Amino acid sequence: MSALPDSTERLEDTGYRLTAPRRAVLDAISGINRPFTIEELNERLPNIGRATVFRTIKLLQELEIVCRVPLEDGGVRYERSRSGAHHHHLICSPCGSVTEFIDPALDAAIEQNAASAGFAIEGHSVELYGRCAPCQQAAPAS
Amino acid sequence: MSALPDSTERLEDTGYRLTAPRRAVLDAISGINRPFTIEELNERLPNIGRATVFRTIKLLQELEIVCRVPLEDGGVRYERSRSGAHHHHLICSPCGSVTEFIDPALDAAIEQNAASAGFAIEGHSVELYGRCAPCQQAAPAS
DNA sequence: GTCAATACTGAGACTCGGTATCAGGACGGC
DNA sequence: GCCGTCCTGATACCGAGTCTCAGTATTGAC
Repeated sequence: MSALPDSTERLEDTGYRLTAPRRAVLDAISGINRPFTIEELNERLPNIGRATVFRTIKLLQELEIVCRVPLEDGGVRYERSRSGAHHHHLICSPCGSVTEFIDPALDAAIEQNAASAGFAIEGHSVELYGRCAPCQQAAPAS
Repeated sequence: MSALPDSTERLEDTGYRLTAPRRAVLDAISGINRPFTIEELNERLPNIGRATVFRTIKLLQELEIVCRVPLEDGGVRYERSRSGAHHHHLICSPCGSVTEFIDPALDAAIEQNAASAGFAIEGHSVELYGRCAPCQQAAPAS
């Protein structure tokens, strides 16, 4: 898979230029099938400046092409957003895999909590940490 | 309010020494009624080493006396934990205030999502961002 | 086609939050 | 009082991310 066709469109449609470095970052992202750090991306793209990689990822986050995944230990990974829209994460501590999920009931419960506190909600983040099914099979009891 | 009596007990009960620097950090925390950064704490405690402040806050996090509050922009604040137990946060972007809340229904919804994905959940974090009631009154429409 | 305005880039310095190291000091048990 | 352990402060270090700035690419106008 190369450079996510609709991502490149989304870039141009929003008035940003589709430059060679940006295309290279998109290509690299589409070639990684797990959450990555900026440093990993940098290693894969030795000809592109670190600042440019950071800038591009920030841009892709705004366009919801990439999403930021906060880890339990305070670290951060990034991931190509599959659903695009608002979603939550299941983060596996042993293997680092990230699964997106959407749950309107969960969102409703969140809205309701905010409302009953008189809080005008503008955004929220929900991250679940634990072990994915394959990791549980690999090491059943902890 | 000085040095949170039950906090000092909790420290000693778990085998940690209640030293002068630790007491000073606890005192400082009890004197701040809003989320704080380590740097703020450092300014209030010029006689205590930066590393010691970090170490003490880390310790207090483990004892659930203090909790880490991740902000929307990726920054971090710390806050004296009121409920002690597991809870979530309502974080006001304009004023920075943090309100804790507990909602078993929300936790249940989270558990259920994890279960249906075959995910063994070990922890989760839920942060709501928006504007608290006083901030809404101060600037009604955004 | 070329020109000017603007967007983008890369290098590198810098900031900020946090950790590691290490020598010295304070406790606590005996 | 002595010894082992825990704790401390100074300082160096680290990783993630931002800022700056001069140079380059792209685009739109003519």
